[in-house]
Amino acid sequence: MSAPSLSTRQLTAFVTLAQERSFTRAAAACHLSQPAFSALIRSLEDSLQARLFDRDTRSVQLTAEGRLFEPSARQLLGDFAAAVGDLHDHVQRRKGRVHVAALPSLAAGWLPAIFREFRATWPGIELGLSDILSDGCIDLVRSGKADFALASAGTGVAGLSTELLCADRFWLVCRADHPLATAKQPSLKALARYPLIHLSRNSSVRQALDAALHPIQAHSVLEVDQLATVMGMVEAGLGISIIPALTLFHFERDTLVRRPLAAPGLTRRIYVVRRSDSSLSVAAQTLHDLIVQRMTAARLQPAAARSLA
Amino acid sequence: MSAPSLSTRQLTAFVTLAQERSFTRAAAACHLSQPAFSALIRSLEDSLQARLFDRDTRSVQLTAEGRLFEPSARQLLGDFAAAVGDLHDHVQRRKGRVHVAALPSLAAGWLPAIFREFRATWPGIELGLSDILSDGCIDLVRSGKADFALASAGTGVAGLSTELLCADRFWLVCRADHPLATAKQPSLKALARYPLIHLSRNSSVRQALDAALHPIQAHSVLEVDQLATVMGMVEAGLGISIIPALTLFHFERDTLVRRPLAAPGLTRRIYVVRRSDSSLSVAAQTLHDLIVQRMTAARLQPAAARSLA
DNA sequence: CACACTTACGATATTCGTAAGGATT
DNA sequence: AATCCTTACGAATATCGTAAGTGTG
Repeated sequence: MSAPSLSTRQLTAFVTLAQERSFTRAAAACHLSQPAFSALIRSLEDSLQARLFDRDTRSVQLTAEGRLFEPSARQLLGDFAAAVGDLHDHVQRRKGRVHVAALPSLAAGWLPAIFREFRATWPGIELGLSDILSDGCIDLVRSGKADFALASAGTGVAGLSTELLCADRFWLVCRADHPLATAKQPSLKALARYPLIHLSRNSSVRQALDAALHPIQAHSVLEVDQLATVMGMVEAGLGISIIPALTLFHFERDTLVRRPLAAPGLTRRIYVVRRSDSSLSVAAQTLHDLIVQRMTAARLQPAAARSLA
Repeated sequence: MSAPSLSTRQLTAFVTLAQERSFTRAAAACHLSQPAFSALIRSLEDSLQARLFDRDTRSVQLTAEGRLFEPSARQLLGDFAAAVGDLHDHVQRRKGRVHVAALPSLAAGWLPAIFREFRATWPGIELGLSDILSDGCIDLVRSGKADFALASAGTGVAGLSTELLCADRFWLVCRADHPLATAKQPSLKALARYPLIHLSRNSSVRQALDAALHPIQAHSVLEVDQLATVMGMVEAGLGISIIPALTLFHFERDTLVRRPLAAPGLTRRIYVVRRSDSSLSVAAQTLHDLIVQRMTAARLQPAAARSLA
């Protein structure tokens, strides 16, 4: 009743012998001595409890049972090769799928170049990106829909592990004709006097900013949801804004200036968040490593240089 | 590129571990010590060149690659079991098909009881019977459409082997009111004076009879194709006939008498004919053996007793 | 007697189970 | 400390290749 132990070697030997109709030739084709090959066929027949070949000294022929089994054996070997081949394709990153969840501020400005590079290197890997707020990112990772997330929160959630990706410094953005435009590194105190355009409170950028500014009372004039809107408002002269370096690309216009703030602790921390109970797939690990590597490389250069590149 | 050697033991170990998520429990389920089981999983991972499990001391989880491979592994094991099970069904005669070619004179009278017995013992085996003349029987065997034949010819045909099944003695049949009806064992000479109903010359019965009678010139009155017609003609009083013992059932009527001929060499020989290059399937061999066995048993009794049974 | 498969046999590899090791809770 | 997987290692098993055996045309 219990399934006998069979190996692909036995099946390969079987179909080779069925095709060659000669132990000597089939043994050579399998890189075995003829007696060893003979024993291999015998072991298969013993396992199956069925005589598969009529071997006369003069001819080797499949028995009726052997003829019955041959198509199955070929099919099984083919399925085997397909399954193993598919696995190899994934391990060698010719196939696969990676889904990343990332804050919108990262998804628009910083990730595209990474994705382009990844896609050029591994064209067979499908990419997915959920550009949503931090809580949504965490949920996607926890539920397994995303391989990992680039988000601000995530520390202390059971089953997830976090790794600091970068501390994203805050920058001032204002109109080129604004009084602050002349300061190379404006101080926080200097900013406090001017109307500030905020992102809404459920944004991770805003949360990080509030936490960083904490003792200081900002002069808030407007809250919006999208960084692109912040840019429009600033350009229209409604106020200034404070935004992380990685979102500066929204503000790269001649009418605006961007200045790193003098307070070095004024950062939002971005983490790589992933499930702690399961390793990343080969493809996901590759993308993860690329993200970390490119981020590390970027930090070695002045942030301004990158944002203006 | 070359396919790695995998065994069903490895696949079974894999799916067991994937299900149990514990080396200790999975090893027990596979009747192996835990270290041996661990080595088995390792050997599979080495063969596939892919890590299939994340094993922490506290938890065992499939990797992304393992999750990819699991359905394939289950499918492969299922296909394996199905193929082996099907083979076993055939070897153990729960499934199969046997096709016999047999002379019409055997197919109608002697074979039905054999087939009934075979079918009662092996209800899963499909039976096929071609009740045709000897040449057609030989062709079916040579082409592989029939497993073996019960026929008169077949000796000396390349690629076929023949085995004598029986020497079928010729009997006289005549009306009960015929002069010959009183003789217990009429001689050939006595018969020669009466009109004889013949089968047509392409019948093996006729050929055997002609060969056996050779020096004697029979007094032929009529040739027909079917033994049933011979019976009708004899019963109608057109003549007598000489037919093999195994066809006597056609003539079992009160109006007729049947007498064994005094010439013991007057027989038609019936052979089992089969391909010499290939053994019989298990099912065909079983039917073959049954046929030989029942024929041998029948020969130990008086032929008359059988024909009248 | 030549050819092809099987058997015999010593050598090498693999696989096993027991026991010790290491890491985590 | 307890649990679970891995490593270590000697023993049992399996498999290999060479060489001799066997049977058939």
